[in-house]
Amino acid sequence: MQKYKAQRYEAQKTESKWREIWEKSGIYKVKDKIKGRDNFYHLVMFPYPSGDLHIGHWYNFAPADVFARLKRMQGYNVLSPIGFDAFGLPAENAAIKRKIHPRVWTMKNIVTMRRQIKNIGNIYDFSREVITAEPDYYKWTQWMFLQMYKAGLAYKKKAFANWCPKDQVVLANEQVIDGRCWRHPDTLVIQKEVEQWFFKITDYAEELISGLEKVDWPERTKTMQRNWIGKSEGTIIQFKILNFKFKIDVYTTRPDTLFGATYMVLAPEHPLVEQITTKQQKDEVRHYITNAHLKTELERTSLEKEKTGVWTGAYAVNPVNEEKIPVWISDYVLLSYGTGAIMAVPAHDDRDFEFAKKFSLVIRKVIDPGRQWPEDRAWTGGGLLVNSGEFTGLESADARAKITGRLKGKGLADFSTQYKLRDWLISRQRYWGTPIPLIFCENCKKLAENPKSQIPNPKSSKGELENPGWIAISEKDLPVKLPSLKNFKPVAGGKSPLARVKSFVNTRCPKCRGKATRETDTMDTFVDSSWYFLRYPDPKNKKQFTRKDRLRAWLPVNMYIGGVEHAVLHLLYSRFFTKFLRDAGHLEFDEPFMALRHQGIILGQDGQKMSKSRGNVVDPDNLVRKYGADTVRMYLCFMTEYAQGGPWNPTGILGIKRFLDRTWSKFLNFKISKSESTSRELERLLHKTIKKVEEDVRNFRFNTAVSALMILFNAMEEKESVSKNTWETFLKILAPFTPYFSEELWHKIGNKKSIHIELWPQYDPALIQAGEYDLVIQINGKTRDRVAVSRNTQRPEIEKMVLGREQTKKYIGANPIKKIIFVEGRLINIVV
RNA sequence: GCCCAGGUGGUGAAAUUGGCAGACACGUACGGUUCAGGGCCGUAUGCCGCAAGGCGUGAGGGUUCAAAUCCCUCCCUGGGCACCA
Repeated sequence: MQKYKAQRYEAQKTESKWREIWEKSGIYKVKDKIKGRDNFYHLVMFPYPSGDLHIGHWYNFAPADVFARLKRMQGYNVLSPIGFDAFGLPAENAAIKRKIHPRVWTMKNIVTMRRQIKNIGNIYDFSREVITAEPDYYKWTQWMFLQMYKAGLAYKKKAFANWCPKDQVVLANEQVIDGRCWRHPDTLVIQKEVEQWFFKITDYAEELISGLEKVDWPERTKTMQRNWIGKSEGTIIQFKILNFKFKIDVYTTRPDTLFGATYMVLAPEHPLVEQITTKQQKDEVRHYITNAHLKTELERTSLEKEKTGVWTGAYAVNPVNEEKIPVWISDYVLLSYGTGAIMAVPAHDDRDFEFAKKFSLVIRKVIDPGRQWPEDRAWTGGGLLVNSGEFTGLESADARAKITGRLKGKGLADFSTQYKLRDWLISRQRYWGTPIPLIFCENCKKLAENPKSQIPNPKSSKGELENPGWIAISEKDLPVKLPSLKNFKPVAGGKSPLARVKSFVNTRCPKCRGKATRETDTMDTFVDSSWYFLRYPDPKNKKQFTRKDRLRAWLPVNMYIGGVEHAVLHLLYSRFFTKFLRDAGHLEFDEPFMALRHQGIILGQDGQKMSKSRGNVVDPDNLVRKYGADTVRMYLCFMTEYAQGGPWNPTGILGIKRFLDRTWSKFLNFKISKSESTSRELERLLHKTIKKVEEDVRNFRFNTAVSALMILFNAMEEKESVSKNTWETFLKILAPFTPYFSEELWHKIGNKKSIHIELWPQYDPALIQAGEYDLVIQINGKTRDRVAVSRNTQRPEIEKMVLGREQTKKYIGANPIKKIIFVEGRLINIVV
């Protein structure tokens, strides 16, 4: 090997120099259209401005930028924007704790994080930055709300919320610690009904499932979304209630087990519970319901899973055999799913079985699994029907259709599709969020509810009055600005801090000019982030959320990259928004993100999730100061497979630092060979590496791409001299990983323009194919030898040559050859 | 409990998807250096064995000429969901 003087690359100086030059020259400014280039919208999930950038942000942003840069070099016009998801609870908490205004706290954090993000050296076009907490932005969030409202997709209803009885305020899940209020550890949190705004995402349940077919997303993410939406096909069956005129509907996916229904269970909140409960059972039932509401969701689940319930005293009649069965209530039945009532078949459902055993209810087998099954467990699979009257002997699947069909004929049942998905609760009783642009007018409500009224009021599809008394604020009066406040504590009675603002609460009705109040709730921050990707193409537009031609130029997003923790909520809400906006005529596509990739989660060195309270947060600034951004970027690519993540392991970073130092030293001491030809063997490796890096980055295999670059450099280092052309190609394929370093060497070798406007080098497939390969020789599947073989040697020739080899003969010995397996380009296996 | 990932050297990890297990790095050892060093360069490095050789991808079994990869049973780790009829 050629010896040369080792020299250290000085990252700090180089990086700040190029940062400045790039910013001045605006090489990362994106035009909406460039002739001869296709647009590519590359998006990373925008961060919440929590204070400092941590290593997890870097892990998201840096390898994603390698992908974006490679696309750019391949001739695409790449839009890679960044912004801040700036509303949310932590700002309010910080405000209360440190007495800074949430806006001041948030904007301070944004300034810090923007500077840190710039250090990474990504191709972000900062001129397109969006901040969801700015009136310029939330004006359009409010506009979106109004579109939903006008389309009948926003409505108000009561919903249970965590409630601190001491402060009389609604609590977020994270403010409930072990079932107690975070500020009053002696106070148990209860569930209380509060008026809330909802979006009817359930209207789109079916399309949210079918649309998944169209997108290139990880299969596990699609599965999670499907499970979340939870479509199931079953039957709704009516059960008569003894001594009452009405019937109660139950939903079941197993009508084939109807003969085994030995009791019925209602959710404690079921509206008919009150009516059917007998006098003797009244106290017990009331007690049970009160208790259920004292428990938070957390408590209910953290307690042991023993079933609880009480009998209402009433009986229902099984429509298929007129059998009288008792009606119970229990919190294992949920009001929000199906009909809020079930027929219980203890022999063939695990939960019903447990419940029946505890309360000594009848367990009757009606399905024969056709194999041995322990007595102490429910058989939940299919089989042949037994004890089922005329249906006995049928196969489960067949019986489902036949039993439903029979009851349907009598008007007692019907097929039904149900979803687990619930409507999206979007109102928050909080200050730091987008105000909901509505006014409530008591006078207009009375008019709307008066049947003689002349004013036509919107009705829902079920014929109910829609949001009577709620008036949408005119679009030209948007934004409804978030007033400045000093006190951010929620107002007792469950109201948002905005209820303290006089001008907000005392206003005029735009319709009747009478006294009215503004809605004081703000929106869930998931609303802000459900459409932000539509704003980047035209972030300063004052007339529209984005111009149509810019939407056409960029959307839908070609590649979306972010954490798997958003696999359901954010990604589902964004898809819902997109579909809604398409139906409202504002968009021409129906899926927002055509491709999606997740980065893994970087854990602390202790293997735990990074958090300030654990004290295991890795600060990237220290690393950047020590090694430079390029080293950190490349190390994050190299450390592990991108989607995998894992504990932070800093030990390997030296390997990357050495790689860059060695490249630097070799370069400064290099000889450019006069003749343009590098050795053929190096030339081949170079082309192989171009191909490998290209493919690996496309598949988000950044770690093996880096390794390929190292292998190439190790080979270059062996040479006395390397041609200028080879050096330049090497720098180009290195450039997406180490933008500063590559730029510096690119200029040192004599180029005047930036390496980052260069095109990706083309590899020569013929060159890669050519030459020899190592043929593996196996005897009985064990590798015994290998030999270099030319690519175009045919099988008979190879067999003859292999069998003639001493090494082969030795292992075969006197045994007769049974079989020879030959895999072209790979191995030969001789079976004896 | 259910669902989804995953388990490979001292460490992070590779393995063209059934075809050379451990690429590329880190660490370690020894040697070199125009050597303060946690610098740089070289050699070695899965385990057992002086060697020939044997054994090795969480454990056990199976399919195959050939298994980290496919199938069955079990164990462990991480993530998600919380009784969805």
